[in-house]
Amino acid sequence: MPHAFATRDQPLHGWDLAPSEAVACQRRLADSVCLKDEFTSIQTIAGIDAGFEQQGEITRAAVVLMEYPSLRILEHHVVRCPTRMPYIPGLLSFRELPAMLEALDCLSGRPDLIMVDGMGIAHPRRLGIATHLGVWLDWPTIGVGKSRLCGVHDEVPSARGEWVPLTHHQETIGAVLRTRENVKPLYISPGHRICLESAVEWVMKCLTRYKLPEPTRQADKLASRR
DNA sequence: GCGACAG
DNA sequence: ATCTTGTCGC
Repeated sequence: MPHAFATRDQPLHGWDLAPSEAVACQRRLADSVCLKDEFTSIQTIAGIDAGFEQQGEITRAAVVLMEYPSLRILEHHVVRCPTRMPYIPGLLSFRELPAMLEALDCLSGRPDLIMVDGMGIAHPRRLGIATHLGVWLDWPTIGVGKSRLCGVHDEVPSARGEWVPLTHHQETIGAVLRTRENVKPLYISPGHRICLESAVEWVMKCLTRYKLPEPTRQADKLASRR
């Protein structure tokens, strides 16, 4: 059976970890993050997001595969899995990635780039959900967050496309990007195998008339539909 | 000690 | 994330 990604199995890279173990896992994985562009031509981009059912008992993950630059939807999949962990700020990936990986395995082709709902390196230990996914698959990812987890930033100019750096411990960890006028900005950060400037550039390239770039907007729509 | 805290 | 309707503004 053709899976877009091979599943990996490495020590201390599991999912069912106690909070302190998960934190240790993040510190360890953060060393292998690549913040340089490591991809060639982008012809397909995937958007991925998660939602919940039955008072949180079930995690629903949705993935949308889009053709670039047409932004036409080529495929979309939704999977449901038992929720294995509560939401703990800083440990989101351990709650949502297992279901997202199953959704990604439904894809017949491998996307050239993946946009994830949430943070990339804009995380206390530089391992937000987009980065965790990127390192796990060793594939280019971008974090597209709707609110701030950590870091500080100045006010963002109101024109579409303007952005200011998001910094944490004197380090630039992301961009606060105005994707629509008069609308709350997005928190963009590199996930893996991409630099900040390119991450912002690709988000801008996937923008139409909405606040969210199409890949995550479509995935959002599928993951939170009732 | 107190507050903040992706989805 | 989820519980939830209408309503103000571009």
